[in-house]
Formats: sequence, C-alpha cells, structure tokens
Amino acid sequence: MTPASATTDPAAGPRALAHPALAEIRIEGVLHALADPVRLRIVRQLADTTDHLACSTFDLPVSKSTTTHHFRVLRESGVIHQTYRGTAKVSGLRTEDLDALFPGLLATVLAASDRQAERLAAGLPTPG
Amino acid sequence: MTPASATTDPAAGPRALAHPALAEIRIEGVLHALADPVRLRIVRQLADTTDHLACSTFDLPVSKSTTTHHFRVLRESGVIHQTYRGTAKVSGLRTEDLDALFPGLLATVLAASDRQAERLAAGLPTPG
DNA sequence: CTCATTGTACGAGAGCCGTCGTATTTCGGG
DNA sequence: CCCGAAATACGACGGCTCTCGTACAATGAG
Repeated sequence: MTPASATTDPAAGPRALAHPALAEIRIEGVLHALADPVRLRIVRQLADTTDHLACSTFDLPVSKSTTTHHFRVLRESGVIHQTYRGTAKVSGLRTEDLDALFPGLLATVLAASDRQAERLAAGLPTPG
Repeated sequence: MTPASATTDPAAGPRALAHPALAEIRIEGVLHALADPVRLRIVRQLADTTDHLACSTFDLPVSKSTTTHHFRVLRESGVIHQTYRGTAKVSGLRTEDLDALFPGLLATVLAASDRQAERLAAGLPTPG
C-alpha cells in the first residue's frame, strides 16, 4: 500500500477514478463485461502484457466515446484498474483481485477466447 | 428455420428443438447467457445433478413466459440441451460439448458462482 | 501562454433484453 | 372424447446498452 508512483496517485488527485472493492465485484457483472466482443478484445490485449496500456494504444472498431464507455464498464465491473498518467489513462487487468474472488476464471475465459479465435481463423480464410 | 446444421438428430419427432452445433457456439454468447442471474441460477441447479430436469422443477422468481425465454437463451447459446418428454421438456447441461470447446470454462464459472453465493450468504444474515 | 493530445460529458437514437399476461398448442389420463 | 398439466407464441412495455457526434476539460510540450 505504499504510494510508489508520485505523478498520479489514484486517491490523491482531482481526477480520481472509482473502482469497486473486492466485496462489491459480482460474477454476473464480470461475465456481462466479458460478454461484449469489443470488451473481450480489450481484455485479451491487456492480458498480452504485464504493463498498463493507454486507451489510445487500442485499435478498436468503435469511436472514441464508445471506447470510453467500454473501459468504464470494465472498470466498474471490477475487471480492470485505471489510473491517470498525464493526459493518458492507463489500464491493467485486476488479475490478483479476480483470482482471489474467482480462481481461474479470467485465465479460463482468456484461454477459451484464444481457442475460439484460432478456430475461427482456421475456418474462415480457406472456405474451399 | 435454422440456417446451419445442428447437432439434433433429424428423426427426433415433430417437436424437435434447434440446438447450435459445436462450431456455432460462441464464447460471447455463452458468457452472455451465463451473465443473467436467473439463467445462472438455472445452470447451477442443473449442475447439481446428472439427470435432466423439467422446467417446472425450477423455482424461479419470474413468470412462466420468462422462464421459457431464459431456457431458450441457454439452449440457443449452446449451454443446455433440451428434449421433450411428454408434455414436459427436460433440460441438461452440454457439459461435454462445452468442455471440448472451452476446457474448464463451465466448471470455473460454476465454482465462481458457488463461491460468491457462500460469500454473500455469510455477509447478509448478520447486518448488525 | 498556446497548442496538440487525450480522454470525458452530454445528449441522442436504434436495438436488444427481461418481463409480463393472455391465448394457444401438445400430450397423458380418466 | 374431454380435461388438466406443461410449455409456447405473441404482443406489449420499460429499461438498459451500444453507438455516435460534438463540445469540453486536463495535461504536457514548445
């Protein structure tokens, strides 16, 4: 709980973001958040790295407003954590929190998503 | 009718029900189906037994029409299998199919749901 | 300070979703 | 054959969601 980063502290600046506590995270909300294709894509990209990524680094097929909306749904459901860093807002998966509440859920969903992506990629490009 | 082939046997009878084939099941659809509290409750009850259960054996806080709707969502997303048995319609989880597509997904979600149920049951009855 | 970058707020619209009540269908039993 | 039980079909309604565009706020660089 030691505030390491000096530039942006979640609870210090005026641009603080509301995150649900562990006890407030619901499995229905998490599943609903992961059920959207755009959001699942975001989560998969976040899982590819251990770093926190800015929203602008995501190449999504929706507008900027819609991107904000999806990130908020992910944050308010407890799937991701967001922090301001300058004008950017970096996001990262709440892997530890989710694993503490629902062990293996995130990994299993990610594995299922990867599996489906491979399955669809193998079936679509060669229809003949 | 259904555009693509299904896993249902062709000579099942006049009241045959359309089920998605393995290749048609999508992780987004499964997650969306499981994200509803009523449907998750149905799935949890189905997981408690190996038998197939009639819709009337479920004690749900919704009307009969809504119950039919939820069972259809579960069936069309590939989560459950339904068959007519007289006037009743029995349902069972497509455990093997789901495990073949998304290994461990169903079990992990069910475990997460059980965990949350215990957590909420332990916190609510003693508010003061 | 000025400006470009980044993301938010707000309002709006289209569509889906969960819910219901009522009428209808299908089947087994008397 | 007629009736009751089980479930569906259909229409409807309210609410939420996904989407967008435009206007606005916050921050770092020059």
